[in-house]
Amino acid sequence: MDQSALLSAHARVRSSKLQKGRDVVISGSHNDCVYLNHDGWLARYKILHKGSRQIIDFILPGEVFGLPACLFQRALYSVATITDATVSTIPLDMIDNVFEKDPALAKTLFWSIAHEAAILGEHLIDAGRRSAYERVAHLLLELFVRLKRVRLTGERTFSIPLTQELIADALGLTTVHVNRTLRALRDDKLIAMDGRSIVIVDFEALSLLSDFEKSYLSELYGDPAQGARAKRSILS
Amino acid sequence: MDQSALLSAHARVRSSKLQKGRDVVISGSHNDCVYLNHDGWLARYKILHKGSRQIIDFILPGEVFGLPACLFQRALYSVATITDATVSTIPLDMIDNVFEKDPALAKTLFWSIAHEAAILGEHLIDAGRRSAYERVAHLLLELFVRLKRVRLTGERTFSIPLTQELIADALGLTTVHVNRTLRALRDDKLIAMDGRSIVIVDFEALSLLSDFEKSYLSELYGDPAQGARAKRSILS
DNA sequence: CGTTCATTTGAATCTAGTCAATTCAGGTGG
DNA sequence: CCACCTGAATTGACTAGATTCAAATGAACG
Repeated sequence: MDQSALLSAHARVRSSKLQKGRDVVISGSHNDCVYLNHDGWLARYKILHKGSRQIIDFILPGEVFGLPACLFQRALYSVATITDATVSTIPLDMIDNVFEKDPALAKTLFWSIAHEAAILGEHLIDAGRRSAYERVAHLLLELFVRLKRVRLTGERTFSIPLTQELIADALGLTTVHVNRTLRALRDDKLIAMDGRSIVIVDFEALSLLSDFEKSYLSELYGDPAQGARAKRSILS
Repeated sequence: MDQSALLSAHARVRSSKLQKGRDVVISGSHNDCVYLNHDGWLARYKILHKGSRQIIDFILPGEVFGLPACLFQRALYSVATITDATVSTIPLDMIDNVFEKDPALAKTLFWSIAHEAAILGEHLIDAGRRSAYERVAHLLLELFVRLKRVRLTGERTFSIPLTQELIADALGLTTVHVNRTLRALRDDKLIAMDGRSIVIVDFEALSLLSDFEKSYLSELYGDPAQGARAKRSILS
């Protein structure tokens, strides 16, 4: 996401610190702000009538959220903090006028949704056509690559603040089965774990078995963030 | 979708008739056109290495497709016709410039993706947290409502050109199980079927059991198509 | 009328869920 | 410093929903 377009274009930005476990967007209520998550983790989710929860996606440090909620009269999903987080709030009234008045902002919002839709598509494949083993592998790789882009990983290691219950709700599994699956991945020497830090032991094998292709996480055409990344990698 | 913005803004529109079973967008290759589907059904899908297929969504008459594919260097998913279809092709070079040069078109494209992301989210919940019975119910209601908006249904009846295999691939099930599930829905007097035409016998019950809320299919804020629908309903 | 593709049904199997108990880690208060 | 509490992780035994395999029926088409 091109954060500069968001932040600079609008003076009325508020920043605030949030504790973990707080709802930021509430499903069913109206929402007219987008948010920039600086340093925490959040989850976008929905609860069904029988009580089960589906997590639509995780929102990592540096990512924008709350946009889809702005587009509907009532937000379809809730967004809650998983960890403490500092979040900037950007009022976005009259979204309908953004296209005429602020093309740069419009472009940023556009790529933000496009990016999100791509991730959703892959999550749908997770739940629809991958086994538990494949799903967990795929999720770990996705998180690893997304975190790597914002320099929050080691070479092969990273740490996630997710409970097995959160992973289960993101993948359409149960806690118990996620636990067993993680154990299987460890036994097979594809990953290693120590508490909540994870080592990708065999990236190649994990990619193959879970049909992971990171192109859906990047390769966006004309994405302003692309340029930023390109520049960065030239410099470093 | 606001088709007029798409069609009028660009002179170089080609219309063509396609037979069923043809790929229009091919996963992995570059794509720089958006398409307007006039009268057929299409499916956006991906094949995994083990051979299984996940259908991401169906593209109904009047809907736009191929946009997400434009945004990536290589299309993430393929799109194929399920029935014969007439399709308009709209070249979309320099998508990066659209925001400055053609705000109306940009707005249309934006709502198109937003709409699609909302549907994807609901499909994710289908596959992740609904039973087979709930999934099939939910899909039928979704298709019914989407078709109703373009006046392609009766009061409670509609017809779909989908094989049970296509339904299975969209919902993350097997053909056999879709068959049994449809039977169960009939036995429970929630739907009726005659060949490929379907009667929604008990809309209310189906909605409740599958957590169907049609708001994700409409209620878009500032969606140009909203205005069009409103106008239409005033006239009729 | 035979071919092909889709639907339907039965039987056996398996993946993932359910239920329940135990262990573990972090945080609290005495 | 230790007993206690709580939430998360683990593990086992059993169940159930969905898949797999296989075969029969039906419908559309040349």
